[in-house]
Amino acid sequence: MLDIKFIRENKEAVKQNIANRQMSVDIDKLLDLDEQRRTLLTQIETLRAEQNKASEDISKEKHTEAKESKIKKTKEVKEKISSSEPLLADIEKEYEELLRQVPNMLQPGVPVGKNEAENVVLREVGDKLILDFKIRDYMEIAQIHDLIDTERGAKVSGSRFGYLKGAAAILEFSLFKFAMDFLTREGFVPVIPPVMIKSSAMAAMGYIDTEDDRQERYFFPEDDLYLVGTSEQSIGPMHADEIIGEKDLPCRYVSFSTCFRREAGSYGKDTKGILRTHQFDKLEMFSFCRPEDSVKEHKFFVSLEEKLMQQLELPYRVVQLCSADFARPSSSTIDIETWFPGENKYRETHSSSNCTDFQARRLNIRYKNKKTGKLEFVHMLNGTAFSQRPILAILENYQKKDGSVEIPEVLQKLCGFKKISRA
RNA sequence: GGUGGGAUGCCUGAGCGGUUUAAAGGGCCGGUCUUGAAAACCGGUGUCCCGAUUGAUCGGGACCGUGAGUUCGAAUCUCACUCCCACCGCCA
Repeated sequence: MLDIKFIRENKEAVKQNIANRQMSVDIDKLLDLDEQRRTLLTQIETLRAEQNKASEDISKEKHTEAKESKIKKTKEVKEKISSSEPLLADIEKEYEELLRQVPNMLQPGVPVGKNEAENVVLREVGDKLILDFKIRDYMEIAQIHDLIDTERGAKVSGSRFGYLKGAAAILEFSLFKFAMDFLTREGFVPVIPPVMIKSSAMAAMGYIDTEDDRQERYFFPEDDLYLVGTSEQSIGPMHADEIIGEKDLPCRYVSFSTCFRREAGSYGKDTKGILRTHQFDKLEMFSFCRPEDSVKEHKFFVSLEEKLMQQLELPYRVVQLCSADFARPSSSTIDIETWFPGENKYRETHSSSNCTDFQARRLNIRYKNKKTGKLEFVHMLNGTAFSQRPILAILENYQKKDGSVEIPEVLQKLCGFKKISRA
């Protein structure tokens, strides 16, 4: 959520920002509602001041008759207040609904574009394998070693579910353990969070503000609980309504969770395999930091992601997403796409966003600025350490002519084997 | 799931219709004293919203778990909900 004062003072910039993000929110209407709201609020508060004074006066009045007449008069003021209140409530409801839909301001330097085709590749790192045999995709390799079972996944749970088995299951634990250790050394606090969160928490994180948002989430109405799409949604609200000490910033977490997504808008996309499923595991980095540090922190996150990728020796490229291609809470998002030789394509495996104070404002997470002595909202960032997708990338990039798969060196010890080959 | 108790400021804790601008103690910050520290003493100690001057200011409103209600007036009374604690039941 943006600060309404900011919107009032930067009307044109906010409008341009919405246009750049290929969204539509009626800012003129929002400001009109804001105006109405403030006028009415002032009226009601003036009446309430009058009422408070009158009540005090009544408490001092000794004569019964005089008291009665004063009470009668005060009743009239009360009526006036209670007739205006529902109107204010209506205006506020509409106002808030609209305000919530305004996306975060873009960070300077974010390329303006109409769709993902206008994303900007910042750099490519690592050598793509040159293989002298017919390259298999990860599903073909999985079939050889019985690593992924989507047929039974469909039987038990429906489409876009799968079983990760055997060496692939071991590989997942090893991958996460490897990244967890690496990030713990960097000062991240390891967390295993709840994967079900209250609707208030989900709303504050900015992921159910529009109908499209809500369609993407799994929701249990009887319990008023949402399944998280990423543990970011569970870690952010952890410090809601708290004041974090400036000395404790940046406050960094590395969090493991299963993620649940309905994939509502992706019918027909990646239907084969488990690149896009309703349920997957992910290790996520999260940071609460001082506003002046968030740009630096964002770069730090990307640098950590790259270090992890380089240790796995997977070829990848770093992509700065253009204005139209990332979520409302983010001010800038940088993805890492890993090379999948079986598809002859880069595929998104990591995503890192600087959400500035957009989520902190609604979650009410602040810190005391020593210099100004004032309470200010923290900035919040999230980024992928690893998800399950890199496992698939390992299968494709480390495949051998005979169909076996070498294990990246850094994972060999953790896995307990160096190669996946036919038993 | 059942029964009982509870939720008040940074913390402990009093208040159970109008001298509450929320007692008292502790903590914290500032000051006096001191070579320095401690002790003692004095003063201060929230957040959010609206408006005016827009400087560190002033006026008004809201906030005692959350939401409704009763009343001229609610921390205080009524109802619902949430959470916490204890015991019982069940359980990885």
